[in-house]
Amino acid sequence: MLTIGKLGASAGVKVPTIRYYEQIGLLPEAERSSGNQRLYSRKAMERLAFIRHARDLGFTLEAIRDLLSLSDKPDQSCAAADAIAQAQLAEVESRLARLTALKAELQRMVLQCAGGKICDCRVIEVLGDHSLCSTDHRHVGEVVA
Amino acid sequence: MLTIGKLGASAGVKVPTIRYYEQIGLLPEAERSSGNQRLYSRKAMERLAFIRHARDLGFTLEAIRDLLSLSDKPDQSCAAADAIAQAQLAEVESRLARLTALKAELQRMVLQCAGGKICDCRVIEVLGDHSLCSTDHRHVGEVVA
DNA sequence: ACTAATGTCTCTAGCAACTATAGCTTCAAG
DNA sequence: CTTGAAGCTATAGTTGCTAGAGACATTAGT
Repeated sequence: MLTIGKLGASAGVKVPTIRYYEQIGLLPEAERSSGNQRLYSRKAMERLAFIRHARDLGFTLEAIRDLLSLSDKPDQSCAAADAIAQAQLAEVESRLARLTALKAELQRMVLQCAGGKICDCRVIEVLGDHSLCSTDHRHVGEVVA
Repeated sequence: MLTIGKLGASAGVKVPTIRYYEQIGLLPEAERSSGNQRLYSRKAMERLAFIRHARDLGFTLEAIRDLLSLSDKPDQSCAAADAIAQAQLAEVESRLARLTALKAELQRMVLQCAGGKICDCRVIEVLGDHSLCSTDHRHVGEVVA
């Protein structure tokens, strides 16, 4: 059995994050030692590693909650899990497209800055006037940030 | 002079967001009508459009705050504005690289799903075992999301 | 056995950048 | 003149944590 600190170290998750996951019901309530400290089994570690890995891949905690409950029912079809992964892939692809457009616009902006005074600065000017842009990147930043 | 609703419509910003920007000091306190409603000049509209555009490009409100204060001082060097834009470009490029790695991993995962039962599902399996991954995408999702 | 240094506990509050709700007042159109 | 839309304030919620305070537990060194 591992203490919360060891568990966190071995899964690469910070201690408060583990407690947070327990609080929101993503991890089951841990056993406690005689001194009221949390103790974790290997199974708990695997579950945490799963969460960690899915977070690394950009899945939301809600999606992970669904994936976990699916992984607890090995006999069901994996269509649902596949759908979640496909949705995540689509999300990532959409962000990629948006970010690529942003990158082009930012590059244009930065390249045009001749290093003079603010009043001549293309960075400021472009920000103030969307029509100076080459691509249509409206409503993009919020999705990307 | 525009009401807050007209201003929002013309700049593509929701009304509560405008009030929020005022609250955090990104927009100056608006004039008020006799009935205590906010009224905006064209100048305010330009400022809001600037903010909107910078948000679209992914700048944080803090960066925008800096850019706005720079744009109010037309005689200074634009080095600072350029630096902010360059930093944003670097951030976008870094996110692009991470997202590209994520996309590859997700594609691999989804492609391997043969559509059977959960217990055979590669999606679930890969999530549970990082060593099945081809790329090193650790600590990536959090930055991208 | 004692002490000091960690580690852990609970609880609360904070971060970005909004969004939503409630309950009220004001304005514009018919 | 009335009604419905738009505006007002204030508060709380969202996501996924992170930071802090103050108290108890455990472990390492002497």
